[in-house]
Amino acid sequence: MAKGHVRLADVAKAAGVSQGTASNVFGRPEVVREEVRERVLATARELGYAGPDMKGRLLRAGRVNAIGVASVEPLAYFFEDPWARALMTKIAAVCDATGTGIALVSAQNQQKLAWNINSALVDGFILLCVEGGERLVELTRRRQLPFIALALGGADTSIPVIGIDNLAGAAMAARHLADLGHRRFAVLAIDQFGDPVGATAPGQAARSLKSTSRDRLLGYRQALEEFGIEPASVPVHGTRNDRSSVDAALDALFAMPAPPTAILAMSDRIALFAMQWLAARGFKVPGDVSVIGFDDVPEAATASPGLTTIAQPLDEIARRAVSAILGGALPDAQETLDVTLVSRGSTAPPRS
Amino acid sequence: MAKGHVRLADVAKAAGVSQGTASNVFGRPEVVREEVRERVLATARELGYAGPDMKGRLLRAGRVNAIGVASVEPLAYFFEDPWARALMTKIAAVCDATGTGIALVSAQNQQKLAWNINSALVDGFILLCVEGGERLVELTRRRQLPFIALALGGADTSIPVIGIDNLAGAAMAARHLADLGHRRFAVLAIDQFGDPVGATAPGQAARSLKSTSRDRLLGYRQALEEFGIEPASVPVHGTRNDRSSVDAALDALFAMPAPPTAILAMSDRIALFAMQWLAARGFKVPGDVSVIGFDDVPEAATASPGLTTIAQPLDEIARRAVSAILGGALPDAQETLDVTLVSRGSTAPPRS
DNA sequence: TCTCCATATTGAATCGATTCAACGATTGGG
DNA sequence: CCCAATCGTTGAATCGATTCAATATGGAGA
Repeated sequence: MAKGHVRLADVAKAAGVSQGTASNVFGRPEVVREEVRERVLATARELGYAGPDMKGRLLRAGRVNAIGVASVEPLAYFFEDPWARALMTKIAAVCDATGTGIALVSAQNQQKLAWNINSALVDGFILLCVEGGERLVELTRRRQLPFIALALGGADTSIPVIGIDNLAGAAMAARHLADLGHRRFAVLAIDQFGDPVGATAPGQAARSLKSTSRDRLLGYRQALEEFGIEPASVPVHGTRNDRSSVDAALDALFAMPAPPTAILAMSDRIALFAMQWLAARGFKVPGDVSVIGFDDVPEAATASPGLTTIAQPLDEIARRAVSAILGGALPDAQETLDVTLVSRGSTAPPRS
Repeated sequence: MAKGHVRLADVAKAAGVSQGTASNVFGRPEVVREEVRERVLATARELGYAGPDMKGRLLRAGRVNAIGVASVEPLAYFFEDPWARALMTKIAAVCDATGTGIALVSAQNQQKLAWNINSALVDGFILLCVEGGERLVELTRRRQLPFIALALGGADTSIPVIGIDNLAGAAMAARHLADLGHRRFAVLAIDQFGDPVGATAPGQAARSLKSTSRDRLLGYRQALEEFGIEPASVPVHGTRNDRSSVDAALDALFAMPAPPTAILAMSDRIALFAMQWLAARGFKVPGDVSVIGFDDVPEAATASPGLTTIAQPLDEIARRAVSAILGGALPDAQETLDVTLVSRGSTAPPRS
């Protein structure tokens, strides 16, 4: 007690019972006689015992009851990026329901990342935005805890992944617009990892580092070809998923002689920036230009007009990811979930 | 090793060194001879040892290197509410810099809350939105870890709190509008905890449960009185900080014979909803109606027009809160930080 | 050759709890 | 009145690492 810190053993001794009994008083009250229980609790209160310390308990139990969500982006990413937020909201809901804690893991530099991954007190990891983050996967694997990657499209099939069918989703988006009658398209791509921002040569884009981007682009092209539209005739502009690069892309696009009537954006974030750019320039959406996004983040529904987009089954993704970690039942291979088209106000037939 | 789990002790035995040395190989490599170090590392690799397990390490070390952020709201709150997000972003940045982890703590019901608070593996807690959450404070205090409450205005001075000067901030907001020439005001209040939503009698509002709301209201009134405006003449509408209740309040306000020319919103969220309502009804902001918010969330800057608001020093709040927990140097009493007026496009002199 | 010192390694204690086989006390039945 | 079953309690082992006083080793200086 001189330690300033009261341990279970102190309480046990003071109450004149064994440590085992004291432990039972807190962990399995029903097994100890009421009289003794009362006495121990009274002693505990008297001594100012704060209850069993998790550090000891967990060492014994082996499980922490928390999952780590890791990303190569800075920690703030979890609270700023719409997709990450939407996903975290769902994950949070699942965790809430199962009484599981969430620990956020990230780092500014590679060295700290390693340390943070290794020192996180969790039962497993969910990895976000893992493209180009081979190192994150590698570090996590070394930790030898269950983990599952989200939105990874890498070739390494030894990594458990829950992904979505980017190709089919993108095709769905393009087909939707082509069905409406559009023939002049432009693609606003996501390219975060060093690919040149700006107009991209057809061949180059297909070699994009990020398989998410690549698949979506392939999907767009595949669907457009069904309508006889040459891939080479569809300009693809890389963006950094931020306002300035989207603005730059649109500046270039609408300086062309025959600007597009339909914009295929690889993320809702890009699509929303694009809609703002268009509104500021006096273009009507969907009257002059139709815009379709990807992800279906909450903002897509509240924007005006509402953004037509491809919805990811975030609920399902979150549920599967969390239960995979908690249940230890990692999917054998890569799981791919289906996406759906959500039609809102941002798409319509082109001005005839 | 039959356990399927390799421990440090196993590695030590296999490498033919003492456990102490093996521990040093990982924790303080410089202290062990290179030759031995190599051998131990090789053995570790061979056995598939994943590195020192945090559970053991932390038991010994006593500190977890993570802080818990707790709230009575559901977990999703951290990712949805603009103020919470803005704050979390700052906290995340501070934690990033110091290599500290973040654990989110919340719960659907009181019972789970207790369990989650008690079982969170953290060195201390930051409590969010603690008004009305006496139970959260009580639970946290029982845990006997350092904690600090944010945005609490309760009377209990034994609770360490970092707060802001709501009264001065509100006064600043009202004075700003009055200086511009406005004389017809309305207040959109935050009242989440059971206070009647809708028009509020003057006396009743002052008795609001939430001291944040109360102080802001007091501040508004105090400043307006300096300009000879009767508190009783300023309608106060409670809202639930969501769109529908804000819409309802505005419906009522603008059905009055002489609607306000200036709106004092107790949060940016409310203010932004109000601006959307006004835009939808054809009112020009700031031409017809001026709007001022409170908090200065990121959205305030990107809205159009930009929202004039009272900025909380979130950086400072986050920095102090985190270092208070980590350094164990809790402020003696309640700390109150100053706020500043950020003038953007949503306020202007009234139409003459 | 012997002493002294610096450096590397060992072994045991420790952190704070849980668990479980074994033991002691009651109670009911025969 | 004895035996068995029941229930509560004990004591020691365990979880996986870190730490530190004590010891072993090797080299330099006298």
